[in-house]
Amino acid sequence: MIKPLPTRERLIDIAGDIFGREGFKAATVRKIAEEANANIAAVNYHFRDKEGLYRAVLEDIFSKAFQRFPSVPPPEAAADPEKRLHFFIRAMFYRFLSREGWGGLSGQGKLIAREFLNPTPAFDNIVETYIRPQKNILSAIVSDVSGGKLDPDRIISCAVSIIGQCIYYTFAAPIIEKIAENLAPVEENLDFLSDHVFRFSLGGIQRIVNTLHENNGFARQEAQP
Amino acid sequence: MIKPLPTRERLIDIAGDIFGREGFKAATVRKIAEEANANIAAVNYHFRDKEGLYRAVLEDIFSKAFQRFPSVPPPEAAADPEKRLHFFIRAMFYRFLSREGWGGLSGQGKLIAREFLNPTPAFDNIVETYIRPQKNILSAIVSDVSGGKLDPDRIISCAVSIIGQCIYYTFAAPIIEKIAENLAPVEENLDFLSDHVFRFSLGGIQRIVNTLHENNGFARQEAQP
Amino acid sequence: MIKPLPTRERLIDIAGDIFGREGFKAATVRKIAEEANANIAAVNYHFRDKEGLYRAVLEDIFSKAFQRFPSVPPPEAAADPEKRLHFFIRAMFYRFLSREGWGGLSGQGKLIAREFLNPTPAFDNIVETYIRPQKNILSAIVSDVSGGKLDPDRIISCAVSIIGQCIYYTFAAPIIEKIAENLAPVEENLDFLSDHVFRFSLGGIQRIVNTLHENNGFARQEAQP
Amino acid sequence: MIKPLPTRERLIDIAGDIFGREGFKAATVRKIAEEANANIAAVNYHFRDKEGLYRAVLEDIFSKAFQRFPSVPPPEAAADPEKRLHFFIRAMFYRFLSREGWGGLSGQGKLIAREFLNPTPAFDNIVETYIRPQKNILSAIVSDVSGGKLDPDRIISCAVSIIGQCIYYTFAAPIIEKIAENLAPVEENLDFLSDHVFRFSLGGIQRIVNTLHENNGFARQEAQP
DNA sequence: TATGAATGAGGGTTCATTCAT
DNA sequence: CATGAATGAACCCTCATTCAT
Repeated sequence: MIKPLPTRERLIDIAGDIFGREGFKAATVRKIAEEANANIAAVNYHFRDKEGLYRAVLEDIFSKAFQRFPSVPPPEAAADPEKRLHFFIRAMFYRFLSREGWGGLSGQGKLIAREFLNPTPAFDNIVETYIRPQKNILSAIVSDVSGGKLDPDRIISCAVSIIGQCIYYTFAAPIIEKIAENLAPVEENLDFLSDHVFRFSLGGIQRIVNTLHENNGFARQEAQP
Repeated sequence: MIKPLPTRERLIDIAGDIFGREGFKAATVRKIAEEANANIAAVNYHFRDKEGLYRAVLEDIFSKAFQRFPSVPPPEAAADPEKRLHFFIRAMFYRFLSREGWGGLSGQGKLIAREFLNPTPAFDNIVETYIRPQKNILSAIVSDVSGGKLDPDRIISCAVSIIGQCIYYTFAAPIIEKIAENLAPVEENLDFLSDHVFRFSLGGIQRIVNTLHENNGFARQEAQP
Repeated sequence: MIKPLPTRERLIDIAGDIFGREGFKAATVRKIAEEANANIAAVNYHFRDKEGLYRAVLEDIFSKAFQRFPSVPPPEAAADPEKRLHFFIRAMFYRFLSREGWGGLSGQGKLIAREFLNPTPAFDNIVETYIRPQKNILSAIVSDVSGGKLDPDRIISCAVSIIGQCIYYTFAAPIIEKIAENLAPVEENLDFLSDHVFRFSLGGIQRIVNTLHENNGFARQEAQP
Repeated sequence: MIKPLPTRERLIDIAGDIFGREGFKAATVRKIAEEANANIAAVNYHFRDKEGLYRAVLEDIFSKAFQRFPSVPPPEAAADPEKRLHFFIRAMFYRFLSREGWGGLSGQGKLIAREFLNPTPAFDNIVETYIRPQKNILSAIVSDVSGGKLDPDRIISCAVSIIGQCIYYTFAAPIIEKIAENLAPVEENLDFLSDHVFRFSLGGIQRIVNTLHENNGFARQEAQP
């Protein structure tokens, strides 16, 4: 016999989904409480107010996601830079696009995308605790992959290019699936996608390394008035 | 003497900014009307309701953006595939990240990102009119750049990788700027960024071409429960 | 070739219908103007404001109704009291239930019923000009029919009983038709109805005359708590 | 010490009065809430929306009215048809014109009249539950009073004539009191009025019975163009 | 710990009306 | 005479929150 989750945790799970799908303002505590089979006042009781619930959701999402899908392989695994890059990318895909983490609910990934778009004060803490370390890990990987030939600015740019590809799938899945009709749904294709992004990014980094001496010799594109 | 914009157009400009920054639900017509120095009822008079205003904004943003920054160079310009790729990427950056289009307002780019995240019914029309043609243009460019060696699935994947990098800057600018402190603000760096994405993507495409024979020989990563 | 009615008159006709169907408050000048193919501002132009339009409608309805269906037969017709009663009753039915008066529109009758229910200030004038003379005419008829045996209170009571029957058909037609399914629609049955009310009322008056000596020997009915 | 009515019931009472006096559209929830010493949102909390409140009012009015003033005397009372008719008529008068039922409020009777004039969907249920049974009861009484000599059409017509007189007092009281100055106010005169209507109707029915052989030999009255 | 009643702020929308053209 | 743009008041309703139980 399965013991049902206590009210507090049911609220966090459901709220993560609804906040992600609809945004903080558009999501209503009434709907969250109803779908979680809880009383309306339960939100205020457990989390003080709507924002408190949101903060709890945010912390819960990141702690679970990084616990389940860490960014670096266990120490005994290979230290080969390219394999670390592949591992990192794959973890990004699974972290927010796999539904395993939240009992089949799928809004949580979108909630993260929303925070990138419009960071709330609650996100500051997340950035320092989770995001910045990620940047450092990925920067080190990129640096290693490039053979140490890239300056910090180029490293950051490459890192952003890599993360951009991953995140894009997370938050633009509805449009990607509409435009690229014959592509498999993003959620069912995580291995193929991470493999593609890995190769693409590897080529990208190497090209940046190989064209370091070229200047950005393009004139600024003018708008046609 | 400068003739002020009529109420209708002022509303569209301001609404594009506020809808973009705050989202459809969180944005209030009261605030939009106030900032546009218009009466609250003017929204309903000109656009029937809040949603009508939103639709008008969406159409306005895309028509202006693609008019000012087309995706293909004028016919007399070089047909060199790589130059066409560079032109395309640069247009993407300028389209939604440059503030020229909307009188210095900056929310419009975010509004597009929101539509990618949560397409509204009003976006269907935009997808068919503007987005899908873009996909076709970029697919042709990628195919040409690859020397015709890529199958449709790989072409799409590469196209998504390219667009993903561009869009990521559009919608994650706040976080990027917070994490990569010493990087110049995205909006003032469009030429450098488009040049970087161009080189990175060129390398990515070529790598995909060069590793076509390799299989995706990675086992699915398991979550650590 | 038929010349279309000028805007002012079209507004009056349409407004009479809509005011009658929906009530003064619920009726909107927008709808009235649209159905009359007139500009919204036309109401204010021709009638100063919504209330001015309403007053014009009220005056128009009564002047037309009593002009088309007077309450007394032409002088050369019989002066027989019973025939005058029958004539009076029939005129009441035709006045507001026949659609001839207003180009097929049917709301006007209801508008009168609304005024009985909730007289507006605009109705004061109508009462003095049209209603009170009716009361006097009917009182005289009832007095004659009774052979002069009734005191003023009884006369008034009988007059109210007669008018009540007629008006009831005017304002309760929807319910009557729903309850008495096999009765012909009120509007198509005016001759039968006026004949019935005539006979019924004649019997009523005579009964009142014949039981003048009886006192009202009924105890007040108590409510069961 | 008197315990005050709970919010929900206070709202129903006040709303019945205001809806009756002003009509559904013209009545505002603000005013209702204020007069009931309740918060505006209480209406939506208890009744979902304005229409829900209206439905509750309608149901409340009829259930109370018919509970307090049933249409048939208790079984032990006389089964004399004329007495049943008198009892029925008196109940009609007291039902909606006596202020006892609603704590001195007087709009409820008008609300019913409004429903006769313009039935709302909410009235369908009332018609079947309360009105139709009334018709059957009154039809049986009329049939008995006539000695079984009337066909269904005549019975219905007589029933409508009786009800018409009663309802007329309910909904036209303001005009009646203005025209018949020396008549006592309707609300203080219910016994006299019900006695009058009883006698008048008795005479009416008998006259209909006695003139069954006469045809409706009147030509349709023509309008004078 | 949990709940149903109640609340005040603020939301979008409708409306009659005005004014310049 | 007629019109389209614009306005401010008032409407119903939703919302997060509180409080007594």
